[in-house]
Amino acid sequence: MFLSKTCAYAVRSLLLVGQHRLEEENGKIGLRTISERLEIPTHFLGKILQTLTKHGLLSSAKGVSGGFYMTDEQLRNPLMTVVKLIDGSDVFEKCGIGLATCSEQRPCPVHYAFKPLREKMLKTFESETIESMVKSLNSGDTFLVV
Amino acid sequence: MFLSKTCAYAVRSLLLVGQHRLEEENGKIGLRTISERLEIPTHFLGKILQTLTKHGLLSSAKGVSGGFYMTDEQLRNPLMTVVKLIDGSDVFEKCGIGLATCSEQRPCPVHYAFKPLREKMLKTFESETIESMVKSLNSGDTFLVV
DNA sequence: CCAATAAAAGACAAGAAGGTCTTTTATTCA
DNA sequence: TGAATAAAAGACCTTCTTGTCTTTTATTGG
Repeated sequence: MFLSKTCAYAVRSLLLVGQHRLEEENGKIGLRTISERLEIPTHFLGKILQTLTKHGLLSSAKGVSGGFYMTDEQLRNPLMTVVKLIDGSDVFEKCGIGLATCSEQRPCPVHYAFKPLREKMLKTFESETIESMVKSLNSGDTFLVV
Repeated sequence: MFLSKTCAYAVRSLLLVGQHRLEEENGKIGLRTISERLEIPTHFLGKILQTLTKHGLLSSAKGVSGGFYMTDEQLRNPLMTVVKLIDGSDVFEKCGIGLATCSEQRPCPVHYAFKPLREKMLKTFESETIESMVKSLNSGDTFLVV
């Protein structure tokens, strides 16, 4: 995968919460439910969702009838935002074979081959949003759970 | 990076050995020299080169005037062979968000967005060979060391 | 207003990746 | 032929990612 396990968990969770929102207005969904539906270790997922919430990609409410939910604005976040938050920007910026000196002026042997790949990746990650993916889920074109 | 640190070390080493071969016919290069020129921890690199040698991507000779070298055939290996050996094929095959059930018939929400990315990656990794990259090094178009 | 609920937070443990050090094996050439 | 050389091999350590468990804090509805 391009993404770490943690990041994949984050994306899947945002998709599930996003999907839940479009189903029932203002409906919140709890940590346990998410972890069970997505088969992700509960407590580990807790931390990930904490991170997402702390950085504004997800909303949460404590206490009775609390849980996680997303605003319209949050639904419009591109995949990029999640990846940069969880995995960082190394995959988009760092030299493909780890050379500190690699640059446009002094490219490494994989530089030019990797460049279009990176650009395509960047474009994809910026154009795909939680919302666009949730729509493909709701239209039955794609699937998140069994 | 798409590649693990270990894999990047492997690629850089193959490039250096390949370059060395084109410079002086049948010239071998020692582990210590490689690790110093590429600034890679010596003993760690030793294991990586062992793996490459054991799987036929690199040749070695023990004893006095021994070292690592590459045959013409080895020079023609594509990047793909190295990546598959060291990192495995997950990046080319596994679902982008880690769904075991994801397939062409039952795609996940990132499936179609990632597909062209993967295909481009595959093509790139298969067409770039050690030899083609060594040539770009020798022509001064790209750089491996400071 | 308090008991139940659910997220936040923190400590800790397992596993994988990356890195170090020492010993063994094979080779050469003086 | 044996001393020097260099890769192979193995034991071990460190760091990072992933995963588990417990305690704390905030909220709400009866």
